[in-house]
Amino acid sequence: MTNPSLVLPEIEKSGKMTIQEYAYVRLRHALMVGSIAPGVPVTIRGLASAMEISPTPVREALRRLSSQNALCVLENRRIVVPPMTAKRFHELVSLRCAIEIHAAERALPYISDNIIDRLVVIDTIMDEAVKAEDQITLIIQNQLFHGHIYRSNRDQLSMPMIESIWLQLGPFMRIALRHVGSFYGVDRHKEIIAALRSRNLGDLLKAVQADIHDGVGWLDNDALEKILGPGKSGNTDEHLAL
Amino acid sequence: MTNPSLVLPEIEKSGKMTIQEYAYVRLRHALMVGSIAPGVPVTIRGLASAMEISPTPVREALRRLSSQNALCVLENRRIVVPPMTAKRFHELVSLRCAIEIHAAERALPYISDNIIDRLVVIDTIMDEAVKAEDQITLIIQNQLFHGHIYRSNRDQLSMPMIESIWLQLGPFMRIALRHVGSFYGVDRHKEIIAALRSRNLGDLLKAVQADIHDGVGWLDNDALEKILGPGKSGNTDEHLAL
DNA sequence: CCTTAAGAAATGTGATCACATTTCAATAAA
DNA sequence: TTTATTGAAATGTGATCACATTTCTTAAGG
Repeated sequence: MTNPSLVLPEIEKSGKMTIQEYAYVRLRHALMVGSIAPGVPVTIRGLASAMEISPTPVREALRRLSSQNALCVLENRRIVVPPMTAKRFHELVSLRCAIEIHAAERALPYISDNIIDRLVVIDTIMDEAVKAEDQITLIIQNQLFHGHIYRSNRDQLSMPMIESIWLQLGPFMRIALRHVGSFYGVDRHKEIIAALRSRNLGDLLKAVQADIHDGVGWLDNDALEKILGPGKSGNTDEHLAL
Repeated sequence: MTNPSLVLPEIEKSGKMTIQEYAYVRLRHALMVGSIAPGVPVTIRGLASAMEISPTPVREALRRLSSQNALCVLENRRIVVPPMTAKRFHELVSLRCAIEIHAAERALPYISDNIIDRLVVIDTIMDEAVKAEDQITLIIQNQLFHGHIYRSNRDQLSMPMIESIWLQLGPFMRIALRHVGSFYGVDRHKEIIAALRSRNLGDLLKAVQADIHDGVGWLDNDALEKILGPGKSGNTDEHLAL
């Protein structure tokens, strides 16, 4: 039978949406908020019956997610959520910094007051989510916050890559959050907003970098090893065990 | 009937390769070397019959390429090679610089003498390709050159993104090359190799940036507008007409 | 108790079919 | 000549089926 432990959060299904896109969006969201843990086997038929659709659109959705490195196709052709390692985690964060700094710099000339107003609204929502300890809202709104900035540059081409990184970080962050109470002790978003208001490039890039770092910075090497390698704690290449 | 103008260069078909992967690799290669021009309609059945396979694996291959932004899914669900614009081109080059500089920096600690030797061999092949005006070999070997450096860091995660950019640049470069005799007047690869030999980070990043810039730098705004907008030359947003 | 072997179940893959929509082309009207 | 219109062809989509491979389970043997 199908895997009963596989829960896919419902999503709004737009009318014009193809079933393949529905499957993609739903799976994507599930990965983004960490509903599917690393190591859990992801089967075509399992997902198909879970979403009550045929295998065909699921296969296409899985190909899309695999191409974004949100899923990993093994040699046996089985598909899994890629296990996290300490090295991979650091590469991910470093790459996220590099690309988002680039995106922020390219977006700054297009930042309007309307956009800043919207960012303030998102930031307020996030403040409330912090109090309510609503981590899923936190993840989603944080991505909206950053995406809203970078997408101001309408010719920007980095968003797909940034989203790919978010997708790779997602499944792990959810688990990491279980080991720590919360995150975002310092609110760097207000610094980002201030830098945008003054149109100060240097401040903006510093704030973005600080925000990304703070979002994962509480995961020092010790914490990482504790989460990643319950067995052999010395090996940072250990796969993430559940 | 199928589109007879659609020529897909043959590729070597490994034994363990699934048909879907074969379709993906072949299409990918065709895009990379510019065999499929922007604006050309890419149909599932057309590709399937061109490659003498069924539509199913073609669909999956197209999803993969769309996810890498090598193809573009229109609202009519039709798939096309994304048209180039001047702005998009500049964003692409800028993004390529940002990511490849990051990748180079992260790769430097892993560069061994063996790797440098291999780079020298590739560079030699490229020198010969320049003389022979073999542009396809030039494109392929240039990618091998850069990829060999970045992949030295075995935990690196930026290659898929770099390849995505190459894939987006590919179809356009082929057309641009028709308007210019050749490229690579100055050989920045030797500067890259020298920087790698001395393990000098600053020199390496400068050389990489210069190489990327030189690879497209001869396309100044005038040349771009000439290629992109044969009609309204003033509008840099014009789509690339064939 | 552990290992091994065989049968059963599950899985990925690719082809084919049906259906709705879109695109194209030929014809008719202005 | 140009513009509508109408029927045919083409196209994307999703479901289903068959087949080969893999994985899991069960039972026998040590």
